[in-house]
Amino acid sequence: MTPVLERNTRQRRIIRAVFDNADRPLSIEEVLAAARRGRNAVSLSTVYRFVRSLVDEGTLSVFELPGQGAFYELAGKAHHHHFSCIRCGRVYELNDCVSVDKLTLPKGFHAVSHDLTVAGVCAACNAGARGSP
Amino acid sequence: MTPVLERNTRQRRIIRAVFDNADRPLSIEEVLAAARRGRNAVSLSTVYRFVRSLVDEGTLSVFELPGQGAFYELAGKAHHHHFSCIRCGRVYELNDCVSVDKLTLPKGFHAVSHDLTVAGVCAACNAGARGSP
DNA sequence: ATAGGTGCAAACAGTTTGCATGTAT
DNA sequence: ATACATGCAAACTGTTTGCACCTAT
Repeated sequence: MTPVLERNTRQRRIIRAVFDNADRPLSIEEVLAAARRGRNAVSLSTVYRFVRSLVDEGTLSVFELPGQGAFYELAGKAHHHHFSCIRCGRVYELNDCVSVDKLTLPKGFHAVSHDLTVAGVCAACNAGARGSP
Repeated sequence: MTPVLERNTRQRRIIRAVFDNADRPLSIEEVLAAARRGRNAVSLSTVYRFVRSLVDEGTLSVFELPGQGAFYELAGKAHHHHFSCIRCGRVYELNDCVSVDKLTLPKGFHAVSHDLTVAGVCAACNAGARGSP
């Protein structure tokens, strides 16, 4: 059941802040890790639960990357796609939406949406020799 | 360890036949279901194991669809993308590869590969009123 | 005071693995 | 005869859920 009144708890403040400060989509583990930095952290189930409710209320949007699970970002942005760094695992937004519309589907098929993910090496990994996130 | 000599068992014949007769990529569950039709079926772990070894030896290729897990198809085809039917859940190949190359990446980013999935309603579902696979 | 939220541990689904048994060679 | 494959059940991973306790309102 959706609560009548939402509460502003320490954990929720932390999680909201994580997304407000993020410049890229985050996985649950990344949210958890970012939250942990503030000491007196947040439990894994709370992250799952609150992130899900933010998605349900429309504050966040989710997408899944092939083999990498779900990522979350602030909702309301224009249609865009994602870049996944094969070196550090971070995911970034691409503001360019290639017009995939010209794609020809077999007869009788009707497209509703499309998802594009580009994989490669991100700027940070290309520059520094630093390997992990 | 990779065996010195591979054996031609009943189960392996069945699983190979499933892929030879398939006209679209299959999930593990679909392979299992197709194999079951032949009575005296194949166990789930055998499907996982043998499919994996077919991938390792290069006979099959795998890809993962966002939120739908892994799909397997005969390897060696030209670069292509996939269509996922939101009604029946079946996945199809698209032979058309949109030139995504023109996509502009942020400075310092380097693309290695891209994945495109189109979701929509397939011909079978558009035609008949039949709902499931 | 009380509805709502949190944390833990148990439950789950999907996938992998160890081991005793079965079988193609 | 023996190495290899199978099936089952147990282990694992990622995610969800039930419940007793805690806390913002």
